[in-house]
Amino acid sequence: MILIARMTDSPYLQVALPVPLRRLFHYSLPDTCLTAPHTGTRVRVSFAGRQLVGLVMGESDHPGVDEDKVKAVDAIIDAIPILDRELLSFIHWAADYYHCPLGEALQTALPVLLRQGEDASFEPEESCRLWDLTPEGRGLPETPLPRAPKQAELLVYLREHGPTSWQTLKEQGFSRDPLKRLDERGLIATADPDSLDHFSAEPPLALNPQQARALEALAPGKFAAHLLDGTTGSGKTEVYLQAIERVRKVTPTAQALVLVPEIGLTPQTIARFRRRFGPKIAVLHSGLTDRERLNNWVLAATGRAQIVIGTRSAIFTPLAKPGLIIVDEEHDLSFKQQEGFRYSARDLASVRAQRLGIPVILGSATPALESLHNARAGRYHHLQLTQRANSQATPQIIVSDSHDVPASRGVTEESLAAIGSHLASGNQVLVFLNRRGYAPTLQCHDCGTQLQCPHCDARLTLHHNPRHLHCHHCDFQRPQSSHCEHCHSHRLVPLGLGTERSEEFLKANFPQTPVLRIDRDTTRSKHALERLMAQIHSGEACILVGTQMLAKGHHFPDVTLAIIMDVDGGLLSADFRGPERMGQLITQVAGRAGRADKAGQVILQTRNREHPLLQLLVHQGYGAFAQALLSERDITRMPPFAHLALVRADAPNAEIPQSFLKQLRQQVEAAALTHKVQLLGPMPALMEKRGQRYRYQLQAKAESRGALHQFLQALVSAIEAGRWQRALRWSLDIDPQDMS
DNA sequence: AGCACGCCGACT
DNA sequence: GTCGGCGTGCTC
Repeated sequence: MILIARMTDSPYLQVALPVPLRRLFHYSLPDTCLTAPHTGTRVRVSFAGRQLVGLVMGESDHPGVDEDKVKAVDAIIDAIPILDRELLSFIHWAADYYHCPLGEALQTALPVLLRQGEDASFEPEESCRLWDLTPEGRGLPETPLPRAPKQAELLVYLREHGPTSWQTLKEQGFSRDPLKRLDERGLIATADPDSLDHFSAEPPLALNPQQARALEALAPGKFAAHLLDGTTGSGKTEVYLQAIERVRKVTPTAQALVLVPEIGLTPQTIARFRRRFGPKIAVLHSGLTDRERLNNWVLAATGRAQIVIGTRSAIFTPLAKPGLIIVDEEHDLSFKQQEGFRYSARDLASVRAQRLGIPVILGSATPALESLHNARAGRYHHLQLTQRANSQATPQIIVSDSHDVPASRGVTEESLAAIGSHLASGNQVLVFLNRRGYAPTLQCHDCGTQLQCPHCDARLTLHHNPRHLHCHHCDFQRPQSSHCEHCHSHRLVPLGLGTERSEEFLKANFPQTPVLRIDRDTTRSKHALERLMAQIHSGEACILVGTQMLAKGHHFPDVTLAIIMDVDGGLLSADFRGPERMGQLITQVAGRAGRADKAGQVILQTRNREHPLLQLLVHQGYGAFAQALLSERDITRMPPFAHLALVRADAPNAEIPQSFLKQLRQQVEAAALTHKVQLLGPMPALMEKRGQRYRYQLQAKAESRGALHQFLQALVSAIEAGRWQRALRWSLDIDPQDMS
């Protein structure tokens, strides 16, 4: 055997580790190792007395620290890098943009099992043969096999989750029996994903001229950002599907990455993609087990998945042959991670597409102001779909004055009458109220004291079923007391209105009609939401009372009346994005009311019926409303006309974050001046005390993104150089979406 | 972040 | 005499 010299003459590896430290660490190669592992390879190393899994980021000649401090790598995990150069440098870019330590960013980007050092098995192991639907199984209706519920459940699971191992199915509570039956009936089979090639694809729908024009604008193989601005029901999904087909026609191996909001990844969505594209789809959402997630990740990385559908973190999926990125409901808040690595998957989608030289489509019926601004500035192609596909009439919007409506009932006379008449015609009614529980608080009739959460600056919400008091901010719970803590009076009255109370009132008024409440409390148990949805889809007349959950994702074909109970909360919110969010909500809810044969109605309950923004939205629609908000943002120099960053700090007492931010501001004042950055604060967060901690923030605003970025670099160095108390927690939020 | 090292109070 | 509280300092 011939000994070859080490291929590299750089003796040190630079390794990124999952620690909140903004630097790489140097390790030497073990003597047994001839060639240095490539960038993107995982290694096992000892670090501060423990074993960590790190990622090789490069080589270097000098360790930058005392050579005797440098340890050798304990083991090289991967034979082949698990992240290719494109993805690695993209994550690097993102970590840099969001000022997040690289090690942490990499950690959020990788599936859990890979973080833990598990084998990145690029071949599905024999032990986990994958079960999947056969073409016959796929051809079954949405609710299959009514006589065999267990088998039906299994079929639906496979439809949603894709090829799954028996191991996982067992974990999900399925037993051997229904699996065997389905196998015998030829509805499912074990298979290697590659062999499931031919199936009968559902044919594409005919496009209307607007859809066709939108599709024409898409040029495969080069970067361009498209804002697909289409009313609910205008057929955005069909454009997505045909856009994918168009890209794959040019490059048959091309993959599409489809990002959807957290609740958008419904069985219906996945089923639709599967019907059109067959089994070669990888799905990545929070409902998967770690093993399923890794399997789907591998399918994407190896190119065996033609389409990858996932929520926020799927933007970091490796793609063998990327061809197109789609972000559905791009305005949705869930694309922004709210802790740790605070990235926006929507914004990163454009960045990744640009780096890859492929098109990106951002779709929404209510685009974010940022996106509309980009479209107006010519950075995005603005593709508009205004025709509803099935020539369904646009719903009628009615503003109803609620200023003298007692909280115990919540709905106005006008709303009540409308509910009655829509139910009488056998239709369904949706009542939207973004507050769960019975009432937002319990108040003493005699002294006016309201029950406060002991840990937060918030009132305790009264719940009736089960009866208790609950803080929705820190999860504190206690039994309902019978008397006032302050004056011991026994006259405690619920104040305000939540979904439970609304449900009670509506049940009392419409005793013949089922009232279904849909909020986090009624959908907590495993299949509760599915059961409720099944009842709704039976089409029987009923009233749906619920929170946010009702407004997103699900489609309710039999709802002809939607009532939004409290429009004012959003319209007059302290967060500058409040009106934008409310406009989006109203438009989205309105889009779900009405059917082909009957125009829907939407009632907006407000105490400010003359509010100019509300009038604008009602009479001229979301486009004009958004335009007005944009002019307002322009005048006040707020996003998207300026760029924001928020330094948040919290600690068990108010002085620590306050003095930290005050000192920090002093330290960076000069840098702010040179970079033309405006500082605001320190100021208390909208809810100053939350979960036993006092929260403060410092806002930085700049007209130029680049200048803000440079300033923040100086700010982060100042924080890192300082010696702050351990009790202090701080974080930096770039392009914050939620100012609280 | 997590884990060592270090220096003061109540237990066998 | 020791076990263990958590303050502070460092991690290739």
